[in-house]
Parts: sequence; structure tokens; C-alpha cells
Amino acid sequence: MPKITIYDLAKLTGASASTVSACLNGTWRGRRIKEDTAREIQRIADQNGYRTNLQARGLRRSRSGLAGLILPIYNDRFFSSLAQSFDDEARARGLCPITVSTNRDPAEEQQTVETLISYAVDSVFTAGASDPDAISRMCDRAGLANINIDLPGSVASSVISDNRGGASALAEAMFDAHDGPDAALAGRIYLVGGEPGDFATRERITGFEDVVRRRTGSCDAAQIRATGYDPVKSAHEAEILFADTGRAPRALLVNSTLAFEGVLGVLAELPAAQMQSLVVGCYDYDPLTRYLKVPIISVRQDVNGLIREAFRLLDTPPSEPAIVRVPPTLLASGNGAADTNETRP
Amino acid sequence: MPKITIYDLAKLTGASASTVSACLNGTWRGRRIKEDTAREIQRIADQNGYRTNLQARGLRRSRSGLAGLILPIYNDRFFSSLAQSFDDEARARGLCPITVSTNRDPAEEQQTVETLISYAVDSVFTAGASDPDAISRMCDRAGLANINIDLPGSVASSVISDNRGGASALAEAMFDAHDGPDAALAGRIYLVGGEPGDFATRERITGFEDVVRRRTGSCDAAQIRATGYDPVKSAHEAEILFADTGRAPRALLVNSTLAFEGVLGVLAELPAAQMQSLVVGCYDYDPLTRYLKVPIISVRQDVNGLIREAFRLLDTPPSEPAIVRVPPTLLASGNGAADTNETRP
DNA sequence: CCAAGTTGCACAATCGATGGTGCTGATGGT
DNA sequence: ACCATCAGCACCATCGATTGTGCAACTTGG
Repeated sequence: MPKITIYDLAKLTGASASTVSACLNGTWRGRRIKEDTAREIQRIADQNGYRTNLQARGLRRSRSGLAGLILPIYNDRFFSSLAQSFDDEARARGLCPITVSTNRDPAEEQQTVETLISYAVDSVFTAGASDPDAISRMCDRAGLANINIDLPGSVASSVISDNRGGASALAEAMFDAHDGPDAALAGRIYLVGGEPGDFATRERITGFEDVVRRRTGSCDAAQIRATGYDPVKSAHEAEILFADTGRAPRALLVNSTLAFEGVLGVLAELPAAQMQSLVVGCYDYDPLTRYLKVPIISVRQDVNGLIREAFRLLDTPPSEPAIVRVPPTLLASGNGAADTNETRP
Repeated sequence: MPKITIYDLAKLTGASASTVSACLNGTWRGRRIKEDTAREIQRIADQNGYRTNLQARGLRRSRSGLAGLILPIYNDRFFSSLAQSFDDEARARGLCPITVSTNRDPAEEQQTVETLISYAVDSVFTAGASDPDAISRMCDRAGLANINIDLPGSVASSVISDNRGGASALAEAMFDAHDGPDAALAGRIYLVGGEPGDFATRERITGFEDVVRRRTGSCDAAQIRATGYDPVKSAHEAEILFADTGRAPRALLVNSTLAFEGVLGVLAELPAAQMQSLVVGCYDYDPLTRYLKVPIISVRQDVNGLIREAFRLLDTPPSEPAIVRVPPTLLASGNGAADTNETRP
């Protein structure tokens, strides 16, 4: 069953291939083709199950209709939501989404971008690359639109979550949730988890520190424990913190749901009394946190907003690389509807 | 900066375009081209940042090097793991993964497959489509390899989780975890959640019923409450069950993490004593379940195994559509390392 | 020294769609 | 009756890579 082409249709309809092409791709009015002819050809085309060969079109037009998204991993609430939202939005625009994960590996990132360029992808969104600017430069050289998501670059425009603001809001909420004077949290409110080399983490740390300083007068370096996203490492870090009875946390901001998984194991072991008075916050949202033994205050990033703004930047490229901030949402434990599918409108 | 082509390289090297092509795509030995020539051309090629135009290649070869995966959604532990594993495996094979979600909407599914075919994708994996056979037929007509994952079809080969066996194992484990005689669970062990029209759900129900019948003598239709994946609906269903004190669940198998989210809200409200003696199982795994107030017995599907077997079926297509079963793993609560990245080897 | 291979490469058709250009016949104005 | 328009379409080069085929220049065996 050899696939049917415009040449086959040309024979079938008695028209020329170029006429068939025009009738099927919508440019027939501009080519002054009779409406009757157009309709007839379209009818015969789908009667015969014609499908445009997009590789041929792409070759000719030197663009493919593909939209690329680069992620570190899928298997994470934040990134999978991002992928979902991207997918929906791209399809709504008649683009074919093509999402690739690179495992935060610079070599894989480079290679992925090369591949995307080779397929003449129309645009690339980069979410959480290790070197976004390198990617932007590659895209530039290939004449490819590129937008950074979640991690700003200096070469291309970026859409980022307001991490600093989100962390501040979260810290404030934690102070408010704590019963007792703010002073009781002096030196006893900690941030755990996240990669300190990571832009988002640095911003969150800053937001956290701001609030802690303002409400307790100071924020010691020891209160910041960004030792990576690995649950095991974060668990270990939490263990150390709680072991030091004199300075054990009374409030704990956990950076990322991944780190949270680890920390949670430690929390589960705490004496009930200590648990009672502990305030826990988590940057990033997981629906299951609502049902944990511990009440959790979370920050949920506006994934749809990030994607929407990214596409907006694509549509109307600013003259200079811009940075658009999208505010996240604060969620008290028990808040929020049961909406895992948060990325569906 | 117009992209450089084999013709540019031909001028640069003094060779013909066909020679350049052969040297760069690895077929040069077969074309009896001198090794020195090949090396020289390759050198000049990457000196000039040459990149094969994959649309042109695809057009000529009528295959694209793209591998497609169709999912209902990304934002779910199971499917995002699947996407992750697919991505890794496809890239390892030199294919470019292209994953699209269709929201379980038949129209979107059809349209997605059309698009994939138009891009001359080399193969399509279908995971959780509403009508897998329709997709298989479309692929067949286009001469496209197609494998069903997680949901068997009759037209193409399928790789599925052993849902019946998994559910049986889970039910057995629940009986074992319950202290007291099996008879105490007669009429008091329930299955909640899942789409009854769904193949996987039907299989799981069968597995569940088998064990329940064997250990309590009977299994009433009322013990099966497959009212969909929606957390809210499942919560409602659980509420009803626990409200009927005379027949309130002593063991509850929740089908899918999505349904689990809803049910969990209800469990959290139960009196401690009742909670104590309740045995909870969940088909599908979420790392956070390990830290819930309630101990949970889970079944984790072998996502890597599913993908691996799917590719194996691609490599060596059986003469008849085959069904390969991949056993899932039983996880007692607290078991399992902190491995959200379970799909990374 | 010649026929029969080999080596090493160049030529040109092809994949399917696109879009600039050119050609034909009808219409309209004078 | 004649030239200018214009509607309606056909022709053909083109996008970049692949691949069947042809053909010199060498080698080899006799």
C-alpha cells in the first residue's frame, strides 16, 4: 500500500501537482484557483486517505512544525506537569510537541539540541538545563527560537517562577503557622534540599533568608542545608539536624518534593510532641502531601502560566532577552481540590 | 548563516556530493571509497559544523528515525515513568523519542497517530489508548510498526503488566497482613477505583476476586467499587463504604494512585482504632505512600521491563500478534529504597 | 602486451511538496 | 475588431540526502 502523494491525486483529478498542493495546504485562494476545483480536489484527497508528507514539506519550507522541550527528567511532579502543559499548548497551536529528557547531563543536552536542530524543529524550550546559554547559542546559530523555562539564561529570553517571592511567602506562612513568638524560631528554622549551584535554589535561599532575618534578626549559614535533590542525602541532613537537640528544627522548609520524600522518613520517626510543634513547608507541590501525618505548607508553581508566557515570548519576541516572572501559589495543607490533573484547564 | 549541506562540502573538498554523503553516513566502505578520502571529508565536515538534514534524509529513505509514544497523560507516576524509560531506551537506540499525550480522547488519539504517520515515524507505542486496535490498523495501513503497552490489542502485539497476577499477589498480601482469620474479611475486603471498561482494571478485579473467593469462600459484587480514576469519585465511594458500619471495610485495595489520593482523605478521618486494624493496598506505587499515617502495601509495575519487552517485540516481530506479560513487584510499606528515579538503571 | 577485473569515484534520478513564473482563453472597454 | 486584463491553471526548479549505475584509471594474470 504505497502512500498516496499529490502526484497520484494529480492523476486522479486531472489537475497538476502544484494545483493539488495548493488546494490541500490552504494557499489555493492566493493562487487564484477556482473554489469548485479546490473543493473537488479536497474531496478526492480525503476520499483516498491522503496525508501530507511532512518531511517533504519540512524540507521544502525548511521548518518542520515540531516544537521541542528539553527537560532533565519526566518522573517528577513539576517536570511532568510542565511536559503536560507544553504538550497541550503545542498541540493547540498545531505544532507537534517533542519532549526529550537529558538527565541534567551537559553532553546529552548538546546532543539533544543537535538532534532537534537536525529535525528543523521550529522552537526549543529549555527547562532545567545545566548550561542554558550554551543551548541558546546553538539555537541562535541555527536560527532557532529558544526560550528558557524555570532557569534564566542571558542569551535567550526566560520565563521563571518567582522563586524568591515564593520562598519568602512560604517562610512567612511558616512563621505565621508556628505558635509562639517569632523569636522562638531564631536559629531553629532551616532550609533543606536543593542544589546550591542551581539558580532556582539560590533564589529560594535568598527569599528564605530575607524573611528569616527580618523576623528573627539573623540567619546563620548553618540554617541553610542545600545538599542536593537526592532524597537519601536530604534524609541524612535532616537526621543530623534533629539529632542536635539544642538546635533541632522547629520549622523546616524542604526544597523540592524529591528532597521531601527523604526528609519525610526522618519526620516519621520523631516523637509525637516534637512533631506536633514542628512547622513543615515544601517548595513544590505533591497531592499526597495533603494526607500526611504532618500538615504541610506547600508552594505550587504555576506550570500553565510558565508555558503560556513562554509561548507568548515566542509570538512576540522582545528586542532584548527578557525575563518574565510567574508567581507561584501558596497552599496550606488540606487546601486545594483533588486535582492531580492540575494542568488541564 | 545558511546551513551547510553536502553540496557545500562537495565544493570544499573537491569531491562529489554523493561521495560526501557516503562518507558521512557510514556507507562509504560499501561504496569503495578510499579510507583517506573518507577521513578527510569527515574532518572537513565537522570542522564546518555540518549537520545532516534529517528531513531530507527522511524524505529519501521514507523513515525518520523518530519513535513515537502515545500516552493518556504525563502527570501520573506510572505514565511519567513510562515516558522516562521510553525516552532513555529510544535514545540509546539512536532514535529520537517523540511522546504525545492524548487525554484518553479517541479523536485526539486518531489525530495524533495521523500526525505521527505524517512525520514518517518509524514505530509507535500505544500506552493506554481508548481504542488500541483502531490505532494499530492505522499504523498497519501506513506500514508502521506498532506495539501496545499496558493495554492489549488484538491487531498488534502487546506488552502488558500481569495485572491479574499483581492484583492476586496484592490481595494475598493483604490477607496475610490482616491479623485475624481470613473469615473476618468475608464481605469486608473491597476494591475501589479504576475504570471498569478498562482492560487493566478488569484483570485486576479478576485477580482480586479469585483470591477473595478462595480465602473467604465468596466475593460479592458489592465488594467491587470500580467507579473511575477520579480522586473525588473514589473518595465518595470510600465514604459510603465506611459509613455502613455493619459492612465497613477491614481491607481496602485501591486501584491506582490517582484514586488513592481521594481515598486517603477519607482514611485520614477514620477513628484511630478502626485505622489500626484496616489493611490498605494500592495498585501502583507512589514513593510518598511509604510515609503515610497508614501502612500501605503497593504493587509497582516494572516500567523498564515493559519498555524493554516492547522494543524487543519491535526487533523480532512474531508472526502472530503476541502478548507478553511482565510481572509487577509487590512492595510492603516501608520497603524499597528512596528511588523516585526508579526508571534510571 | 592485452583482456579481465578492481578501485575509486562522479552522475543523475529520486523522495514529495512548494512557489515563482509563464501560458491560455475569456472578458471588457473603446 | 483590437489590445489590455485577469482568472485559472500548468511547468519546473528547488529543498538536501540517498543510491543505482556508469566509467575512467589501475592492476593482474596469461
